[in-house]
Amino acid sequence: MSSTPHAFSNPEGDSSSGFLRLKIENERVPRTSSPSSDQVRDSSSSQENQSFATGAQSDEVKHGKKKGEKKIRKPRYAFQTRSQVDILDDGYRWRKYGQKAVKNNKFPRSYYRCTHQGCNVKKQVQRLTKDEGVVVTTYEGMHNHPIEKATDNFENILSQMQIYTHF
DNA sequence: CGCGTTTGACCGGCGC
DNA sequence: GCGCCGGTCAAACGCG
Repeated sequence: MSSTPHAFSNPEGDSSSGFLRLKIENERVPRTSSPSSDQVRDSSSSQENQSFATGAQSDEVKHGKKKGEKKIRKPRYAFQTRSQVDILDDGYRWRKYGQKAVKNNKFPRSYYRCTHQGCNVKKQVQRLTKDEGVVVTTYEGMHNHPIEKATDNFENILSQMQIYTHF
């Protein structure tokens, strides 16, 4: 990769004025947390557990559906961040298109999609049951357009981190 | 008014 | 063949 696949940053090098800074806007308020049997194993847990997982998962996506296609794999980036809000503003505009409960998790998973035309980037946000402070954001696909927000986006950070999926 | 969120229904696949 | 499951769509609503 390296030629075109710019995961999050623009090779154009236009937006390079942002630094570390997650935008914490409004608090999303607790959802209906009904105390049920939610005991996950969740071993890592905790606090400084800030890690990112780069998985070039396949895309065959779902279980082997495509016939001729075999090289198109959809890059998937998972980020685990400690945040009090689910909404991490990365500079793009997202439209929520669904919300589903996750097994073994008290909190639902939110599905977002980039509102750009031609930009089919999807995003998933999930919060851990035990540690509500941990939010897992999964990005799928790449943007074909510049970031709307010229402010800080942690995408720059991401680019700095060299989060490239090694297929 | 435009647009993003919300929520239930629907869908394709897999497992049993 | 049916049920479960994760994911997506779509109509309605609310908000700016």
